[in-house]
Amino acid sequence: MKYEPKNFEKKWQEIWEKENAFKTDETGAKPKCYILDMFPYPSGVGLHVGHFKGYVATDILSRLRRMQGYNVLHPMGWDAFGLPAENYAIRTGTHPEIITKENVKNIKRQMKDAGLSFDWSREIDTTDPDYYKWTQFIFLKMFEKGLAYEANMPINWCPSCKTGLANEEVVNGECERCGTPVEQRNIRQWVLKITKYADRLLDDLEGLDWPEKIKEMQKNWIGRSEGGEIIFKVDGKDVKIFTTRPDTLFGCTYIVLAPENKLVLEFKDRISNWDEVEEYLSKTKLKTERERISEVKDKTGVELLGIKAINPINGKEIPVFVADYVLAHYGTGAVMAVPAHDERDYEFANKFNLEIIEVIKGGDVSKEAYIGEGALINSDDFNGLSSNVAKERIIEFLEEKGLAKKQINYKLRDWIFSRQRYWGEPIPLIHCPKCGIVPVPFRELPLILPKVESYEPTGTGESPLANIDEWVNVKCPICNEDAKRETNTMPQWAGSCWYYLRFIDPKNKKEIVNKKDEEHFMPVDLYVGGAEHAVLHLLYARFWHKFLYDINVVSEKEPFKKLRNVGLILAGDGQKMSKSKGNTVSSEDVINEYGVDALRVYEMFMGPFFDAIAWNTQGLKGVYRFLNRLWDFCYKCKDNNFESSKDILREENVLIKKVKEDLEGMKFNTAISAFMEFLNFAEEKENETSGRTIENVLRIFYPFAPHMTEELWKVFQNENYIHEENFPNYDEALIQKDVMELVVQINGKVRDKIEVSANLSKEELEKIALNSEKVIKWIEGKEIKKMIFIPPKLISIVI
RNA sequence: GCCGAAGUGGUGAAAUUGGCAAACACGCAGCACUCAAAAUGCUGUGGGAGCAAUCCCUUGUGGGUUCAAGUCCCACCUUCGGCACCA
Repeated sequence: MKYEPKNFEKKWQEIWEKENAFKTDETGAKPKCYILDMFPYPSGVGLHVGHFKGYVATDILSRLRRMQGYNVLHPMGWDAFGLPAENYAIRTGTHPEIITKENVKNIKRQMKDAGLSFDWSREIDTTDPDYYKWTQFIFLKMFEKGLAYEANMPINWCPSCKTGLANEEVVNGECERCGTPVEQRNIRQWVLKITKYADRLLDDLEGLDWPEKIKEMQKNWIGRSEGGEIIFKVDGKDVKIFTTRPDTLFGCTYIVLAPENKLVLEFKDRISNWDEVEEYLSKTKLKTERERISEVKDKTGVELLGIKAINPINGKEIPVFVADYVLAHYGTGAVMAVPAHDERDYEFANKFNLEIIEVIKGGDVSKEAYIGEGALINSDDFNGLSSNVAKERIIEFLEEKGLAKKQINYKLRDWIFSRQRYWGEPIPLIHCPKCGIVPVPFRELPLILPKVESYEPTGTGESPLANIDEWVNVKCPICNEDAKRETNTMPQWAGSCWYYLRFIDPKNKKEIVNKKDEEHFMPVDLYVGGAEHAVLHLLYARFWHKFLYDINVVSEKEPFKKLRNVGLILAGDGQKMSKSKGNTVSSEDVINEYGVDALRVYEMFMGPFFDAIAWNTQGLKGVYRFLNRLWDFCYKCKDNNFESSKDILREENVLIKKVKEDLEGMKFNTAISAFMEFLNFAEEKENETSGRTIENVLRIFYPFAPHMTEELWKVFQNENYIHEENFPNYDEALIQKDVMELVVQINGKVRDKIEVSANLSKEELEKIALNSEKVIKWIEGKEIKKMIFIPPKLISIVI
């Protein structure tokens, strides 16, 4: 029989489905294993070969764990709210729900064609009212606990998407989705207090088995800095500043307020050059985030003439500036400037001819700012102290006078949570003129997203929902007077913040997730997806999870115990695969020509799982050749009704060990090369290879190539299915060789390799080494200084 | 600028964590099969010297530690990711 994957791959997919082969047990007798993929947005263009890499990896591990006796939870669903479907709706007038349903159907078929072993009975869709009922529920719980608040503040606004954005969605001053430069706008927003969780989000990273890179990115994003808040008196008013370097306070020669800082207006009457100041303020207002970033090197600002600040440490009068290099949204929106020890202040001071006082020894402040730490100088009583000590002492000293306190600041800002768009979860709140903001009662959830005439964003700060009078106008649930619904919707990220919980108990009508099952299945044992969500989804989901922990819905502090990032499959030209570039490789084409198993094995063999590697059809053909050879070899040996030779038995056990270990480390590429090595070795020993050896090889190859191995298993006339088999164990004793190669090095260079029996003692081996002709040639007439024996098989001679 | 990861054949890469560098595969060359091609199989394939056995060189660059370095240490170069006026 020839290897013809077309003849049986579909068949096996149908059998698995019929047999419910991958259904997760409801009972908890077996140990659990939760293996999760980041669920996709059901895009209209479907999946290409690149999308499968992560899914194949988790599929392999899920199949492995099932063989190892685990109750595996391996589900799939759809993160289906989002802009593409909405933009399509705007263009065509088709409701996003319709196009989303079609896309889901298509991608689900593609996944099934790829033989992925999901438990489809747990499929979820974030746009399903039965699902988003609970997204709304969690939001209301947050509202109840004061974690969701309404704010009128300047936020990032995308003029093209016509919606506000979260900080995390702005990349280099541009909208993450469409690349349009982001503007600042004052818009009424719903905001989630993620900052309240900053410390826990930071501290709990410690115990996670995640890529260091991702943890580092989250740490940087949260950006905790410890320092102090110090009060400068200005014209009788307190100006608070935040600094991480209180030790440099004696070097502070001016202070700077951010243009947006409200204090500037409070000083208006005392400022003699108000016209100039006002002009500067309006100029900065017009600048985009982008322009401000690009002007980093050229500092601008205006002194507020007529007022002075008092440096609290020495009572000195110093000038006050307003300058846009100080950010309104970080700290207090005001800084103390120490030009001698801060690059930005140094630059600014030079431009405006301000005093530079060195207070930390260690650099040459006539040339550049010295930002390192060191001993204090020019600092009165604090002279000679080290920065570290002085930081504490100076704050303590001022604290007694009520002029300072210790303070911790974060770069992380609260999460702008409302979107002025249509295709998202409606925020279940009601604005009542009498009662204020009133939550929609829980029993009325889900608050269904109504049909609209036009999906076009309004640009007014309200979503298209605002145009539906009969939906917007409601009675207040408390006083029953006329009230209006909140018309903003939730952002794309809302549904994915807790979906991993719903897979555990997807049909529960009464609660988010059944507590007992949650305790059984959580946390996620392995979470696989792209690195692009490092600070978006992964930070948001951790935040929600911690909240759910606080309200006793979940029992673990962290949702994802182990995270691994799948490396991209690039197009043959080394570029990212994308429909618009026309360089995608269709999985359908590959499956038609070479079969699913070849696609799976090739994607795992390409290179390290975590690396980005370019697609190469020749490589795929190589894998296909290998599958053919393995297939033929299995046929040849299947009826060999004898014990395998010692050599074969050894290689068989070496293979089992290697594959098991490599799978644990997700080193799929070397696991597959081990199969190839085994076949290269065994092919010549066809009549030494027993049918029993072949069965074991099939068992361990099953997770990689499930269709082919199921088929061969049946050919062997086994009564059961291979997916019901156990993963075989190896016997360490059988791995030992009785002959081995002794390597002899002289002065670090390999000079001879000698076949020796494996059970010789150190002394015997040394004797053999010294008697070797080649070795004698090198050591003749030389003095042997040292002989080092490295078990089991290396001797190093120093002459 | 700061943080992080990485530099190994023509290509994707491997190397039990300090112990035979280049496993496995792709590609290429030669041969076999074929009228021919494809497919398949066999042989060879880091560089240099030699008929040969054999020897020398080689993991971005330069230095160091060690009997032994792709792996550890120091300096530098390059590439890719992330952050970026965060006080």
